[in-house]
Amino acid sequence: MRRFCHVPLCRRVAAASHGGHPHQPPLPPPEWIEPYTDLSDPSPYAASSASSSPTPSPWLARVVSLVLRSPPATLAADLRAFCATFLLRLSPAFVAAALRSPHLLPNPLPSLHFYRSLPSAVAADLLSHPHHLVSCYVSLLRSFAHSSSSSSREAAPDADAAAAHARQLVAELRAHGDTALRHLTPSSSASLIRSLAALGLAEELLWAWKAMRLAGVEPSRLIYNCLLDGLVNAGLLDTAVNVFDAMSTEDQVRPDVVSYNILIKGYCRAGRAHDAMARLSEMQEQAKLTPDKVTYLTLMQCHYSEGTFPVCIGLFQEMEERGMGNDIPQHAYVLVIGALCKDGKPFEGMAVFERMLKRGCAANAAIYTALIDSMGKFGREKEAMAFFERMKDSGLKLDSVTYGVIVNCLCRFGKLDEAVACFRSCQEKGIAVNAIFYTSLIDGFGKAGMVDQSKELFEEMIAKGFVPDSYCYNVLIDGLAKSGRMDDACALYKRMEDDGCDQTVYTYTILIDGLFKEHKNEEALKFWDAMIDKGITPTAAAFRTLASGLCLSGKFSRACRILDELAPMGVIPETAHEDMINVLCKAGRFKQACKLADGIVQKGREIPGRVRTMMINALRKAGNTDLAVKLVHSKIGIGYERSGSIKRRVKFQTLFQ
DNA sequence: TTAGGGTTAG
Repeated sequence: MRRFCHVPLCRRVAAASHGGHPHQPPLPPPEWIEPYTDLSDPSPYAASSASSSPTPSPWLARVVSLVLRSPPATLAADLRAFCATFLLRLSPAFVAAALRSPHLLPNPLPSLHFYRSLPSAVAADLLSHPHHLVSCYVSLLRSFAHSSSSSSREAAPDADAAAAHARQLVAELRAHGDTALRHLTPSSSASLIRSLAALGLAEELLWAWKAMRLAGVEPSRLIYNCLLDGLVNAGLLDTAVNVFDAMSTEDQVRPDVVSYNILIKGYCRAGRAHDAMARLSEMQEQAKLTPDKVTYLTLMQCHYSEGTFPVCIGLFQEMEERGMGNDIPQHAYVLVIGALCKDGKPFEGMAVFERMLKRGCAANAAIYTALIDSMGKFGREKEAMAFFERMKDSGLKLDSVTYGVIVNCLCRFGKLDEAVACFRSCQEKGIAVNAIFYTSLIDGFGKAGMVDQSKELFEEMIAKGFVPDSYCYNVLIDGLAKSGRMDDACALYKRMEDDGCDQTVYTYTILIDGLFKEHKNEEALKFWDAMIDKGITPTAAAFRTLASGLCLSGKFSRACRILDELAPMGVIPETAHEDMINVLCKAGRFKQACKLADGIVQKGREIPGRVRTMMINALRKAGNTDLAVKLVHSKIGIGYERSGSIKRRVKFQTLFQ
């Protein structure tokens, strides 16, 4: 028969302090200690309600504190000594309760050491009490999951180490077999699945799901959602969709807003923004659920990262229209203002900013920085600097990103002395400058034609240990090219290669532009070919540069040939045809532009109506209103003429007849 | 239980 330890803590502590006395009578055998004081507490003043949680034994706190205090190397010995001193034996329920304690939860490694350091007798007792054994493992896994999800603590293992420990624990738990796992309860299965989901252990997660079903636990919607989240976080989107579909067939666990939010997150992470948006409609129209701030924030973040700013902005407007105004999280403002700024609408961004303040939501450095940057790009020097002053007044901390934007703005406004002064003062103030600061300055001096200063800054940057990236090389190459120093520019192109920095479509565009301006057409074409050979996809701007250079030097058909070569490679810059027509019109070569337009239509590369609109716009842009008007009032491009019995489309070249 | 910043080039 087990004997439980009911001796009050104070008396046992007093007894222990006299241990070792030569005349002390022989000690009684150790007594089991249980985690909670007996329900038949003799004190009439103890919490009496049957539903209240049991009073923890004072030993619980002492053991937990010992676990947290002892170094791993001595924990086993310290535990033995502790039990010997107080004549205690830890019961399986006690061990399980200690591991469940809120003090051990944030400390997975001490918890694990505790479990590993249990005296062999205690470990053996646990084996014969599978309910407590399972509870120990569930608590340990919860602790590792907690440490990997909460912000990094010094004592906590990193995410990989936590996952490795967790994998080992699951392996041990599995080794105990199905008999032990039958003791999984609804709450312990929920905890297990949540932990494994948070740790991103997909295989273990699916095993736990099966173990739970084996134990006869009916999954709740919460458990389903945890499983969904774990699958999505592990990148198993297809499996998650299957689970989601399975939920949809059961009334009890029909997907709720959280289920939809998790699935939407999955699509967003897989780069399937379109499917994510389809689920947004589905949840409203079929499931009759109302999207919440998490739904909107997930989708806004997705579209912001993908650069589909108008959709991001539209989602925000939907939030406002739904009257969620007072519950819009700050991060939604960061995203919508950022999107408006990047979409070239800084003043609309400003309006949202004021609305945000009115609603009582505070601004942060990201919002100010995005607005300042956008005002600068829009050439609104006064507004940008006034907003910077406002940011300073707001008391927000100015960090290197904000200063990076300020230096960039000053460079853009041609205030190079002020830009350098700001940059140097950052260095003095201990604000970490980086390659971006240098890139802005190099660009600023290059654009001002002071390319020697650019080169000096470039060398200073390297001397300070910053590695120039392609952005940085490109602005310097651009500066050199704009100053007509093509030899230096080409030398830097070589240096990029030697330094292991990849040339980009920008690098080639800058060089091609510079070489055409120097009338070195063949060299420019060589760079174009080198770019194609490297597998770099030309952008619309790159092709425009090439076409412009060729057309202006009278090599109109060469440009057309290159455009035709791009087609079989599957690369046709979207606006290539438009760009070519524009370039030719701008150069006054309207007849050639019309010939090209006919060729494009004949080859079925464009819709005739669209080409016609392009021509009209290009003529207007080039200042040739007469021809534009003539084209508007003609059937050219879209109409047909009879030539005998055959109907023929009216050609663009008839404009000149 | 679900979401979470801003800066550099033709």
